[in-house]
Amino acid sequence: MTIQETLALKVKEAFVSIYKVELSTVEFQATRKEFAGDITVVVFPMLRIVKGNPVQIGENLGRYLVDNVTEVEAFNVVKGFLNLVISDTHYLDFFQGIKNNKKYGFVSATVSNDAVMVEYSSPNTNKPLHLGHVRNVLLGYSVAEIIKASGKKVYKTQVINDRGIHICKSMLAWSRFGNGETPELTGLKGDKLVGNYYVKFDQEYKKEIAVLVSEGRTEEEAKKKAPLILEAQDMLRQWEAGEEEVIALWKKMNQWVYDGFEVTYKNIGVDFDSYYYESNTYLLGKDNITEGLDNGVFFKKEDGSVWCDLTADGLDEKIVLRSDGTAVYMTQDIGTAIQRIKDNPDIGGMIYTVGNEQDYHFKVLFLILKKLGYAWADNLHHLSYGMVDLPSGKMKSREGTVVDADELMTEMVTTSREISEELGKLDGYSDSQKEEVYTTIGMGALKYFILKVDPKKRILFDPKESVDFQGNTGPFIQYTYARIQAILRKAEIDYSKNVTIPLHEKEKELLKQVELYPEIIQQAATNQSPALVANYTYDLVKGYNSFFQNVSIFGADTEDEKIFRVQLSSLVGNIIKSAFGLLGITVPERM
RNA sequence: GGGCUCUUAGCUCAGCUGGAUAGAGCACCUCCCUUCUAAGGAGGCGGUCGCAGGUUCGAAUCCUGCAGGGCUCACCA
Repeated sequence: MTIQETLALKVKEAFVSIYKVELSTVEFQATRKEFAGDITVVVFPMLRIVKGNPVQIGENLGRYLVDNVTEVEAFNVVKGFLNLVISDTHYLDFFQGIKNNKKYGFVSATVSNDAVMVEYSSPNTNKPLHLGHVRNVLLGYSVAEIIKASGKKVYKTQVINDRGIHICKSMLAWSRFGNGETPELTGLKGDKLVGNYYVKFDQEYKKEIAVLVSEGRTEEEAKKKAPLILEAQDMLRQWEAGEEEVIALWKKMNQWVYDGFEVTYKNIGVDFDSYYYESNTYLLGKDNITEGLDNGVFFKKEDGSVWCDLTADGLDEKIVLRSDGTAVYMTQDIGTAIQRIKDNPDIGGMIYTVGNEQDYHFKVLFLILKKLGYAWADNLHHLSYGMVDLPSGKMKSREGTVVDADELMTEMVTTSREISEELGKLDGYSDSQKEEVYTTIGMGALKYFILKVDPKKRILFDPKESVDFQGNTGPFIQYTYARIQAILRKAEIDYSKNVTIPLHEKEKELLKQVELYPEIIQQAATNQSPALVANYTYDLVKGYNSFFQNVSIFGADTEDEKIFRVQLSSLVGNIIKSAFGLLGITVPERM
């Protein structure tokens, strides 16, 4: 039981004892620095239950708590705030209970049917991953890790958009304008090679349009009649018909892309438990539509198209099956969701990491699944995030104004290398060891920069200036960790020894922050917010640095003080490592 | 036009279910490296929390309206 839970119980007890009424909740907050005390009970909400002077009520409660709770040493009341001074003994006991627990704050998963599936990335196989994917992948991976830490089983998955007209465009361009280039022959990453041909298609397509327009066609007409687009459409038909040559080309080029993606994922540091390919799932969902028709969830229009009427829920009518009986995007997503539960029956909920331009789509999807009567439909979440904008404006892949994921990562590592070499703290490390540290720092800067921001806000990303190494940044936190490791290397102490010392103000502050960690994980899991973990870690590090500068470790007055301070440093180090692990950020031993 | 969403210091962002004088970093100005890593610490400057109402003991936070930005309203995915 945490100190807050104990206090809440005792405050309620006090209310029964003094005022003979039940109190449903007690509101706490950290005591502001300018007042004496550690934890503050807010008295104002209690005025709804008991009439009276808040100061008087605070005084009564304070006296009761001092008399009945050993941890409460003293109190003072300012306006409606009851400030409680918590004893050193409580913090020392708490510290000794967790100091060597590397999984502090984590809840181990129990066998249950509330596993969560987290989907992220969802790339197309016609172009390389870019900055937008980076935000997506970091968010999804991090949320998956956080939920895992909160005590649930997690399945990480991605849906790969491996079919459709856009895939045919790069396939067509490759066979038409290429000379049989392969990743092996060119040394290009497969996804880059295929992406180049996607761009090539667009260039040639535009030329054809220009020609048609000069011949007097309208722009719109030209777009539909250009030979290349007709050919691409024809290729899609052949693909759907299972035409051997087309399928072989499709398989070959997609494999190039997958190999390229895997390299990028590995460099980012994310992984997946399963893969869903749209070529396998695009026909799913039709049966579910039929069922829904029988149940009256859907209705059929005269032309044979099937719709879901959501006007009663404040939304529109939504098509779920075309008049020719073929599936639309929504149909697929309905089918895929149901399929996933069949594949893993212990799933009790799903999280879709998809950009906020699809807010409406997921609102509708979840509502339809609910209407279809699935119990798990109540636990579907759209982890919606804002676009990543560049100073030059929006990223458009066809116009080449994207920040490529691989290039971005290389650039980050280069920057960290330049800064690190200037500081020259890695003397004695081999070149490969140094490179590893530069990568850790560069990637840490990038990941932290993106994850510390509330997902739903858009990010303006300036590759030149955005990523910093000072202040609220990944490297700043990594730096603190590295410094702690230096202390641990030099300290020769007994980590198991429990010492009792009078706590320094900074030590107490730090322990108060440490106490919050388990709650932060739970909150971050329910809110699906890596930003919460990131900003908590930053606060903890600020607290530690303040301690570090103001409290001497190796020059401590007594051996017990030194032991305690080294142990405390070690614990903070463990929490930094663990919290950064939740963000997918690794931490260096030296930097 | 309808729906959703964002707006907090010059810049980038915190601010949990309403609570004390709205917090950090960057930038700018002062200090602190013969002690554990100065990618650090201590302090200063800087705010009508987009605007206007409302709810109440109390609003950056909740409600309504307005302004500005973004997204979305396809038999595309």
